[in-house]
Amino acid sequence: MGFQLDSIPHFAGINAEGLARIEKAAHYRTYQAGADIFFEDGECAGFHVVLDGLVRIYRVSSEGRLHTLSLLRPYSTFNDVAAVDGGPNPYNAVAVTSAEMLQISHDKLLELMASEPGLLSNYVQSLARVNRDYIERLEDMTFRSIPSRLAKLFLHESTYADQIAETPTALTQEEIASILGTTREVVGRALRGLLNAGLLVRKGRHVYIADREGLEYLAESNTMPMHDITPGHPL
Amino acid sequence: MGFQLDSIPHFAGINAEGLARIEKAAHYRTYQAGADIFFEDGECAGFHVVLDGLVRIYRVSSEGRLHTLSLLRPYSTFNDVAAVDGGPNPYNAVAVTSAEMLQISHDKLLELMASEPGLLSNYVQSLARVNRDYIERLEDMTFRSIPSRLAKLFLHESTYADQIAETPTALTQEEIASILGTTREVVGRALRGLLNAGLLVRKGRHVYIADREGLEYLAESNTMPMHDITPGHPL
DNA sequence: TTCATAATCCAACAAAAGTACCAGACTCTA
DNA sequence: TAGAGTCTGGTACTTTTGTTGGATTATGAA
Repeated sequence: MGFQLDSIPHFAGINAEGLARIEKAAHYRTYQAGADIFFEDGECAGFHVVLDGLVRIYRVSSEGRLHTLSLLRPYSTFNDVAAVDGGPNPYNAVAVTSAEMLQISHDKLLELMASEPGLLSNYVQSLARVNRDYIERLEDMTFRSIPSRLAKLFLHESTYADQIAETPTALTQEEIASILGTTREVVGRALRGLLNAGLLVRKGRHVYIADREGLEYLAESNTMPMHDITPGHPL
Repeated sequence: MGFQLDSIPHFAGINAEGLARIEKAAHYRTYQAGADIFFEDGECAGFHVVLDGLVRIYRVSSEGRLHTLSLLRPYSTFNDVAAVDGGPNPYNAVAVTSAEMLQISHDKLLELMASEPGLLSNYVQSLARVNRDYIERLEDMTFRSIPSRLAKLFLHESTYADQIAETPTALTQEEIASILGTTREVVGRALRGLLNAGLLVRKGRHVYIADREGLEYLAESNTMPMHDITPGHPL
């Protein structure tokens, strides 16, 4: 195995013996690009660790719109919740690129937890962290306009797409839309707005941050920063 | 103490000795109606259990709009997340009515968890449950229109306001608005819409469900059910 | 009862987001 | 290098939500 199990927060501080048990309980799985890993409401798929590749966690609305909850790269974990309570998976997971995974079933996970108290308390901390993220996301959806969410995405990709692989500039508008929970056209509009306001600049095919403070203001307040038009500026 | 500690899921299955330790670690607190319990971003306020009264968990937008995450009555718990990771509180809490609380500090909670593995595993299950709820709420905010969210509120108060005290009909429009993450006027409009569509009926001051299936359809699909206008109906 | 406060109703307007559509530009493969 | 497919830019339109303001109706305390 080309990586250290205990580099994953869930398994931190666990002794060699425990790690060996974990490794024995885990299944190694590979997925082709585009392959489904599991479906929402499907039977509990257990605990997953991304070893290689990119994984999309998402849900789909009744109208067919796709909401990307996160894009995960190594060594993120997912489906912690179902893995621990044994209930149906709370979301869909798909391999965006070809990917390798470690998977531990609900039953084995409970066994491991019973014998490894360290694992249990790591798990609590991890769930708490995920929980905070969801509260944050929830407030973003309730309170923030789309330009504001977009600004936030540029400022810290991580909040929206934890452990994201590419920089935001490399994401397609479609991809951004599915992260922000809206449609491509709206993202395009918002993007133009930020460019016009001088918060972003386009260089060739890519977009860069031009005014970090302006973006922060927008992300905070939901309103475009007033451009103090440096009065009497030469040129 | 006029109630059983182990009627709280977190403390279920813990022996008398453990319960005694928990009771000793807990502080008993009372709040007047309207009194703040703790603030978001404030120093970790620890684990809370509602013993009596009604508690509002909420966040406030930069524009001052209020989002009620939940309304809790006995014997709900809150601030589980901060209590376990010791970080800042993720939301505000206020006593809606006069209320009694049990509170356990972060440090004491960790001590208890170390000595009571049962508590630790209960805690994991509880966090997982809360997590599922947040994912659900997140999708409601991303995908559902306000009439649809309103329909869902009428169908199962519990999803929106877990352990809510009153029936939805007893909530004011202002209160509903803060639960759905919108404004009072919009709720009023949506309410009228549901009345006109015959999904709800008004009897005196209160509103009742008239067409549960219609509400379910609306909650699912985001579109008003077509009223099959019973053709040639006498009268 | 009477007053003050809270809750509601309703209409008109403004702003934001969703939808539809089409034309270019780029990218990859055949 | 031709063509298919994807991505982007942009317009026009619809719907939904947010906002404002004024009038009406409870509710509860004095």
